Amino acid sequence: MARTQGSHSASTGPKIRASAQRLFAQHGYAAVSMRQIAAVVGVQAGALYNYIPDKQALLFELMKQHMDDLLAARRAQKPAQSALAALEAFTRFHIGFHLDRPDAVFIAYMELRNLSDDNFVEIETLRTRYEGELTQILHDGLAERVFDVTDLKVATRAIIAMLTGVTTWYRNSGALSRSEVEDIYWLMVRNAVRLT
Amino acid sequence: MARTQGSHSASTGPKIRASAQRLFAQHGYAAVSMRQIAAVVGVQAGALYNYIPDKQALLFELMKQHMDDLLAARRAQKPAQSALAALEAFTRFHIGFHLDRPDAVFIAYMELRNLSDDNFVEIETLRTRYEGELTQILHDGLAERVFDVTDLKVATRAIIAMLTGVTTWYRNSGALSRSEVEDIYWLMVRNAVRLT
DNA sequence: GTCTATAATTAGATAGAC
DNA sequence: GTCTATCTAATTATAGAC
Repeated sequence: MARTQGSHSASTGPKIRASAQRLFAQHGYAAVSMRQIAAVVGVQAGALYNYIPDKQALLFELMKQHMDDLLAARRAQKPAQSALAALEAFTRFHIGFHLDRPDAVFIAYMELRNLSDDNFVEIETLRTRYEGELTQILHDGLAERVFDVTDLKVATRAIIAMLTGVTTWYRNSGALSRSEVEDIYWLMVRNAVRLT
Repeated sequence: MARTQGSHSASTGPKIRASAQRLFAQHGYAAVSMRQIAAVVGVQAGALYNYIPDKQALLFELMKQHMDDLLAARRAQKPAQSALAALEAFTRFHIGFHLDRPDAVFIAYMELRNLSDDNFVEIETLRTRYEGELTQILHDGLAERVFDVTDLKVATRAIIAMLTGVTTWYRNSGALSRSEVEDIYWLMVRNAVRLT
């Protein structure tokens, strides 16, 4: 089972993505060099190009994977029995998923402008699809006459912005547990849209 | 009133800040070069250094000015007669102020990590001071028994994230007028925190 | 105050040895 | 698959002429 000296192909690929994700989130895509990534991985810069065609593809791959994970995790949830239950499930899911992946979330929101045109369209399509999940819930709640929402799209964006904002301040080491945070946000979301 | 050839000192300084603000918002601080800024201003790159010591100072100046403007505009508002009225005034003020300055807002939220440590502390202090304005309103509303808020700080951040999110999608050319947008957000904010 | 020219460094990406 | 070496281009910032 001798291994070629300096060859670590099984681990290098994932390491590149993990290191790039960390560095992009910390310093920003444009501010991170291929040499920096290589240094964290533990290889020379040239070796990166055995795994990725260029820097742009690396960014796209990270964002694509994140959006695919998000949509897959959302689909894995069991259907709710009412619009109110669905909204609660969505709220708790969104907070939990995003708090689990602070780096990926940061990149997904901050580096959209650094995607090539084609890549941007693809990511934006996935993002819109995810937004649609919440819009559908609000739509159902209107039909059930349990929600009071002036504009479905605006409400969707307002709620998602509010929930995603949790990633900018929440720390696991802080005073609040995750479920406490979920409870607080859920109360606000519920009241924000519920028919009174 | 002869003017030195190639000298435009009265206009170059403001032009540099305006051009940098536009470019930083579009492409990101790290992705924009001094030559790009100079090209938009209409001078050579070296001329920029008559006005700013370095690129970092340019970013800081833009963010500092934005935060100073924000706090000054907020202070210029007349006091409200109740916590509910104060919350409505804050909501409409925040939306209007941010929609007026999409580039400055984008930079203020996206480029925090590109500030030097000292500069970051200074901007963060101003941001926290602004947040405190909303926290105070929520605090007063609790005392008046018109608000129901589990955690003042979390509610503050949730509301600000929701409101600031308007800048990511609102366009003047869109279907909704500004006051319609303000109305929609105000309804959601009010319901989110009001005692029921 | 702006220009041209340049110093010093760094960038993304590739070629070829092993 | 990784390394060393390198190409080409771009970067921030400065020096000195005008």
